[in-house]
This record gives sequence, C-alpha cells and structure tokens, in this order.
Amino acid sequence: MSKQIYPMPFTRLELCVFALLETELTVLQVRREEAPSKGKWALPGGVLRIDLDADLESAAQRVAGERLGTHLPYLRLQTAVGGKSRDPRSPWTLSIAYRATVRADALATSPGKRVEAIRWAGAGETASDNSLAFDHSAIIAAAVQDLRNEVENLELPWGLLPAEFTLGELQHHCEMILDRPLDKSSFRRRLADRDCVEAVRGQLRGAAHRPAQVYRGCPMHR
Amino acid sequence: MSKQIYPMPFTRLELCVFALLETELTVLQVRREEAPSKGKWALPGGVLRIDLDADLESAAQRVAGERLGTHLPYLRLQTAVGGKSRDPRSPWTLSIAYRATVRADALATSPGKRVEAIRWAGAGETASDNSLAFDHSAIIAAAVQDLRNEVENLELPWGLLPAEFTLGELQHHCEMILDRPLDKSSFRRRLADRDCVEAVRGQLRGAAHRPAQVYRGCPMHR
DNA sequence: TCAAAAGTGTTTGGGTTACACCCATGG
DNA sequence: CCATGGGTGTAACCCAAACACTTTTGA
Repeated sequence: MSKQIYPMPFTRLELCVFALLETELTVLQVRREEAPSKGKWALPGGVLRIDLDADLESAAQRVAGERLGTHLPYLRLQTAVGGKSRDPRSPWTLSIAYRATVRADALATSPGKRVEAIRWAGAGETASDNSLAFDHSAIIAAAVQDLRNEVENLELPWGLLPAEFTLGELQHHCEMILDRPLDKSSFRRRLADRDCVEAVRGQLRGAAHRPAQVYRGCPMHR
Repeated sequence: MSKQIYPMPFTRLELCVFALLETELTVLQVRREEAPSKGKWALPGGVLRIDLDADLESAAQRVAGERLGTHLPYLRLQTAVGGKSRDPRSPWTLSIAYRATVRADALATSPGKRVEAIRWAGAGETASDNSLAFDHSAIIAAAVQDLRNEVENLELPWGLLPAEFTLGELQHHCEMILDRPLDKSSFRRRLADRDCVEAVRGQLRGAAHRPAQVYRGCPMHR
C-alpha cells in the first residue's frame, strides 16, 4: 500500500464565521457565482492545498485570507463531513468545518477572490430553513449549538468582543448569542467566580448615565 | 477550478475503541508491522476508499470490519487532524478519528487484515505517555476527555454495557470510566430524573446476596 | 446471625434564579 | 429631580454530595 494508490477525496475547508448584527447572531455567507448551486448562498470555503498549507488550521486561515481578506482569531475545528454525493464537482467530497467569531465591522469592506456577494444572515433561521447550498445548513446548525453551549459555560466569544467592554455590553452580547435574557446579578457573580474578566484600572466610561467600569478578558482565557 | 487539479491529502480513518478490562478503562491498539513506526503501537485505522465508502461513518465501519472483524455500534466522530509531517508515507496526511465503546469480549478473538498483535492498554496512561505512533496519543487524550464528559452528564456508554444490567453494575462501569467513586444515592436519583434506564419487569438477579432489579436502557437513548 | 450488596431517606451546602434595592450621572 | 443604566444584596430554590439507615439474600 502506501503512496496514493487510491484516489483521495476532494478535500475542502468551510468557515462558520459568526458575528452580531443589530440584535441578532448572524453567520457569514457568500453567494455562489459558479456551477453547482449557482446563485445559492453557502459558507465561504476553499480547497485544501497540500502544497501551501502546513496543517488544517493554516489551511483554514489561508482560505479566510483569500475569501474574506482577513485573519480569523479564535478559530476552532467544528466538524468533518464527507460522502459521495455532497458536491457534484467531485465524486467524493470531504469538508472540514472551522468556526470563528468576529466583530462584524472587521471584514465589512473586503470581498475576496471569486466572491461577489457577501451577507450576514440570521443564524437560527439559516440553520433550520435548509436554504443553503450543499449541506451547509446542517453544519451551521451544529455550530450554533456548540457556540451557544460555550457561552452558557462562560467560554466567552472573544472574537466578537471589543478589546475593552463594560459588563453591560458583555451581557448584552451573550444575550444576543443565546437568544434569551440573562440575570444581571448571577451573570456577574459567575464571571467573578471564574475570573474570566479583569477590571481595567481607573477606566470608566460614561454614556448617557452612570459611568461603567471597563473590563478586558483575563490573559489566561483571552 | 474544480476536478482534482490539486493533489489531495492522504486520508485515513482512525478508531478510538474503548472498553473496560478488569478495573480499568482501556483503548484498543494494534502493533504496526510495517514501515513507519514499525513495532510501535497505534490506533487501528485505514485509508479512506472513495470507491467503497458512501460517507465517513461507513468508511469507519469498513475499517472496523477489516481490522477488528466487527461492526462498531454507537460510533461517533471524534476529531480531524491533518498536516504535512504527520505520517512519512505521504507528504500530507489527514486523519478522521472516530470513537466507540465496546464490551471487551466482543472482539477478543478476531484479528483482522494485516493485524498481528492487538492489545488493550490503559487509557489514562497511553494518553499521557505519548508512546504511540504518529500523534495517536494526543487523539486518545481528547477522546478520553470527551468520553468522560459524556458519562458525567449520564450519556451512558451503551456500547460497553450488557443489554441488561443492575444499577450496581452500571455504577461500577461508570466509576471505572471516570476513575473516581460515585455516590450510590445521587447516581440513582440522577438516573431516575432523566429516565435513561427502565426496569425490566419482574427480572431480579441474585448473585451472592440480595437480588437486584435488572434494568435496560430506555429505547429513547439506547 | 453475620456479611454483603440492594435500595431509600435526610441533611447539608454550593450555585443559580428572581427580584429588590441603592448609586451615579445627564438631562 | 427624574429617568436610565450601573452595581450590589438577599431570599428561594434546585440539584447533587454525603452519609445514615433499612432490606434481603446466601452462607
């Protein structure tokens, strides 16, 4: 056996990039301008290049650079799906899906190679309405669930938080992700217990009313 | 773009098969009889065959059949790892790891294709001592952690349980997996709350002492 | 009658929810 | 001085840990 006596699957990376837009958790999608599922929306993705990519995560970062024009911090492996009839371009396609959270404005103005249209679409709906190309809706559904689980255990989505924030802002972000209200008091106590955030000495921010203490993530988790 | 203009990675499946042996959680390993890491122990695995396998899970089942001579129930995707220098047989290797739990006796007497030596080795140690071929120790470490997490939330490892069991046996199994004692009373109450097991009507089993009610998994979770 | 395991109840404590209440500021 | 969000305290509650206790069998 050994070297390449069997044909190998067409291997791709797909990116589940989440952000908060207005009041909603959204996923980044691109419109397909080419043959399979032309005109449909899909996750941004690209082919694994064994000549360019040192490992899976580098590959995902390269794809992010090409398609979205940006590096993605806090990128995590989400899942792998593969099978015969997933993508008509190849008899057997394997997709490795990565997940990231970003601030929506971080890549507002940078379309990438072979990408003409980009949109942020509501995560919950997209996950359930099955409207995306290939099996991308299912991938998103799982990613949303995993993201929510993380936030429930206060593994904060640093990618979509500003470097510094007030606890009110942080809570609001979490509420949008989870799509449910949180109790202010318990939220803060839980944060304090696991010390995942630290107060920025002296910094206060006054919006319209009483100024709030500014925090940032503890270096440990950030 | 499209059809195969780029070389694709050497794509494999690796199996993390757990069982209880004596008092310990163990992982199934095979000794490599061929070139890379010859003589070292490794996870059983095999090459993805796009001509034979309909999807990733079927591929894993085929590999299980060939190497271990058995079907693996309750098989779950564990992780994906890929990179340039993981396996000297190919410039770029991608491994999809699956995880399963079985009863140790289910495959005691069935070596498979190209497998001469098989062993069950302590899961905790193997995970930490880094003695396996390739990066398989790291894969096992993650798999052990995920398995323990599941058992902590009473997602029972049906694969390694007999069809019918007493609550004492069930608790003992869980304790071996978690490597810590559990409280009988709370264990039973938690089981009851989530009704994951159901009493088998009338069935009692007397070993040496007071006979115990026999249970089986609820169809829901089983 | 004793050992051993099955099975049950009761107390305690940690952590979260729900909600009330004060504080500081701009208008 | 009032509306608004920041910030803190308290009681109720849920769940699980800890542990004591009763029950039922074989030896």
